[in-house]
Amino acid sequence: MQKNTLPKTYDFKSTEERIYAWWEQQGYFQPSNDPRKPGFDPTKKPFVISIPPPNVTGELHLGHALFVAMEDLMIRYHRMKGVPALWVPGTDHAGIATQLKVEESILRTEEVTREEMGREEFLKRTWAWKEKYGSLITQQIRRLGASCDWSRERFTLDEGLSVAVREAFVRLYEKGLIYRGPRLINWSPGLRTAVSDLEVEYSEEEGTLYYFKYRIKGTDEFIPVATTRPETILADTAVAVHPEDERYKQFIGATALVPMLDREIPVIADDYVDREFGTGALKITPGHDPNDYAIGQRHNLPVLSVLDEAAHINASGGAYTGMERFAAREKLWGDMHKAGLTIKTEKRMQRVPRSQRGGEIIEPMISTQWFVTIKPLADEALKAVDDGRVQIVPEHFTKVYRNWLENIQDWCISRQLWWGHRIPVWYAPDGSMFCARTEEDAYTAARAKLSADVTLTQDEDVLDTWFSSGLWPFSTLGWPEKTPDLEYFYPTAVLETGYDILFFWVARMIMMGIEFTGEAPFHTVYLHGLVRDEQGRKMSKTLGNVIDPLEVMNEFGTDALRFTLLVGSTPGQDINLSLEKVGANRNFANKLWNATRFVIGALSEPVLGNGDPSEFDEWIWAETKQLVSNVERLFLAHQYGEAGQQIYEFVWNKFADKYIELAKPQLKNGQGITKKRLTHVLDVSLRLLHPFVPFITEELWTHLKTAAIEIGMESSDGEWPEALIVAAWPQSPSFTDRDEHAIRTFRVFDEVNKAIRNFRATNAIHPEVRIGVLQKIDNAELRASFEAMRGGTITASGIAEEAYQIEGPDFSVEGSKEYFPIIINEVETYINPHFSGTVISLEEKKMKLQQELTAAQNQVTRLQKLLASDFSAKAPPIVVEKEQMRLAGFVQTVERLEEQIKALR
RNA sequence: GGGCGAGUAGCUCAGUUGGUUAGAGCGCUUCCCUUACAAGGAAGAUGUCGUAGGUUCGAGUCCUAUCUCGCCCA
Repeated sequence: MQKNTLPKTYDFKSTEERIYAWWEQQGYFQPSNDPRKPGFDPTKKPFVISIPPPNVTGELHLGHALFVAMEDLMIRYHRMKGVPALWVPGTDHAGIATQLKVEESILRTEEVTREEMGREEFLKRTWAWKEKYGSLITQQIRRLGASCDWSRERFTLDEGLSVAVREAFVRLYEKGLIYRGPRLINWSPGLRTAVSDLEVEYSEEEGTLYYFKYRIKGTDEFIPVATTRPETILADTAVAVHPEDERYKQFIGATALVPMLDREIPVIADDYVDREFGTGALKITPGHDPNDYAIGQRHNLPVLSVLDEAAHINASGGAYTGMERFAAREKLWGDMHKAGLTIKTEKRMQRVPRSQRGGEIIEPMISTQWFVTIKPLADEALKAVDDGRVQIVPEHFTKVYRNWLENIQDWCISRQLWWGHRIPVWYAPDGSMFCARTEEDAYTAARAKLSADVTLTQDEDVLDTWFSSGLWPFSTLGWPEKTPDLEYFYPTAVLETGYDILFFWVARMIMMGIEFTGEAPFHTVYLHGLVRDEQGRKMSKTLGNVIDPLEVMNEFGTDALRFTLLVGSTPGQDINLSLEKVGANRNFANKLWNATRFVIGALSEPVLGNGDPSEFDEWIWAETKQLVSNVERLFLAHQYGEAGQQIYEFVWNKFADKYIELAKPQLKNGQGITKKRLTHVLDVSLRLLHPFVPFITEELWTHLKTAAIEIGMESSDGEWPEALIVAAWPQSPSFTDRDEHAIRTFRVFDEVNKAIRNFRATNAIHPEVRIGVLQKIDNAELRASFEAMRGGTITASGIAEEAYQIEGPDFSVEGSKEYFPIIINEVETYINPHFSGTVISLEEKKMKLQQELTAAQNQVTRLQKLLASDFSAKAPPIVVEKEQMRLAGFVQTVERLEEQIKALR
């Protein structure tokens, strides 16, 4: 036997990089139908995904690994189906994150703050930083096998996308959907910028509830009030009580005195006040609390702000001016205590707003910011999902999406940062405002309106990073210009991302897509879950349970990681990742490797005769067909995990464990048909697996192709294209009666042999011992099948060839009493103790047979009862038929077992 | 307070138009380094599918209630 050329184990280290470079260099990542290339056909419908852009200075984590695996799977599947597939890659400038990194770096190395350095120089440094580290993440994404079209890579701050951002801003502004003004927003004192509602997380923490007295002017009386933030007392503009609260009713309309400041404020009535909470009376601070802000609006209360940008007490804070917020709290409370204004304090759980980045406590503050009037956009985005233009997978997230959009607040889009898209608005000295696409346009407008020598200054703020991300599906394709790419590839097909950014990003893309292009930016939103550790805990540096995908890939290979992330996970459900699982999938890769190694070995020998396909050849092909249709069905339903599981099960249990073993004796006779089946089934398996595990399948397929071509063997579909990545996806074939029959026959074969092996194992027969077997099969057709499967039975059950005998109804087993019988439906198998070397005692034999009889009888009873019930009348005929056949099988078993037991007497 | 998800083998999880004996990986027991693979093969044990009702010929799957855990929103 000529040895095959493959090494014994799959060495992914030497394979992955080489294959990736080859794919990319061959241009496979570019769409097969491309407006940039000759022969372009605009009528072919493409499949397009825009990558969720990772932070340009970020590093690869498992979240990236998951989305890359998912999206690459979808792209590769469509590419193999012959659909022009485009996956647009790119990165996001990540305003705060990047700016912070650079700030830290210059502070550490040069001991200068960004303010000392100045805006211009700082931005230069940030660009330099981006150039240095910006490609790291995309390199890491390449390692995952991502088949993105890198020739179309974009960055949110590049020139084209910046044009898009300004265009979007100006259009919204001109439509009256963008406004600027003082509003209560979430302020990050550490970063000194506004942050969006979504960037604030609320944590349950123990805090203190402070009870104190609000004196009523001109009396000795007071209203007791409780607060969690005493320092905001300085900005109170009212005390509110419930209109029907008997305790405080008489104070409504009176004047209260702000502690320590003696500022006069009204006592008002509002039924928002919860009489059960605290003292039942509420201090109202419209400048520092969203609920109070709303009450303030209702009652026309003045809005006082007592904190500055750093959350220090400002000039309105009397004696406390200049103090840091928490120091002021302590000092004020101390002073109030001395003044006899305090009542008590108590510990209490409360919701503390913390910055998603850094975790500092966020202050609601009044600040002049830019906002998008979101309602009209949100309404359109809701409609798009309601009427099915956009479908969310899994479906239940539709509710979450609705709920958020129905209760949406105007979006604060300005950030007091330097790294980002600067707001395209210029101010003249007289305060007039010019919103324009370029500075020149702004000047033109200003000169026309004011004077020729006007000097403009641009707004200092930049836009929220999500503003530019919201344009991503079309800005990356060239919008606002009507580029050929935009015309052909937009709208995109699927947006695949984690459910945690459904609001941040997905909803905003839909809103902006409809607003600016008139079309929803994609027809399907596929949401995946979060990757957690094996106990289901969120991965975090403090817990120390972070798994680095790069390390996993180094240890187990990219394919093992991808397969683990893709299989066994369900849409929208979190994934608990363990290294054991990755290891198991590495083993699968190795199984695939060795199965291929076997097939290639078989192909290296000369083909001796073709002949008809054996029962096993028929069976494996029937199974293959079934697998292909199942996978197709599951893919269409976005059940990628289940599809992967089925392929895994097929490859390992059916192809490798069963068919290959059965093919071995057939190959001894040089069966050409068996070689063909081995080749075709493996070919189909590799194609189906390719979107999951692209590297090993490409590598193996190339070897298979080479070996096959050498002996003139064609592929499963007659073609051996230049690479698996561009090979055709297996066609869903029709399933015939012959296939059905092959599968049924094999099931009997398998059960019989399993029972024989079970006998061997329970009787401790050494694997090398060949046993003697006699089979009596009354049914002529089945007997013929077993005759045909003779070689398989011998292999599967370890039978001595000369001691294997198949008989028909005329044969009497009377003389073979000492044999051990195994009854499976119509097949009676007798094991010859002389060959097995084991003699089973009569008693033992009786006991075992009796046990089996009881089990079979139970089944008969159960099925008879079932079939006698309404089941027969109401269940679909095919289901009833199945049960009837089962019953018939058990009846046969019972009859034969009874005969056996009788014969033993 | 509103909404969503989860609860299935010792552990981590699949199980999508309801089909009648519930699966996988890991772990466990016994045997085997058999000529593709010990990262392997063969055989095996393990489940009141959270609980209680209901619909149905039939429920892990649908409905109602309930418990526990998690997440999102206010």
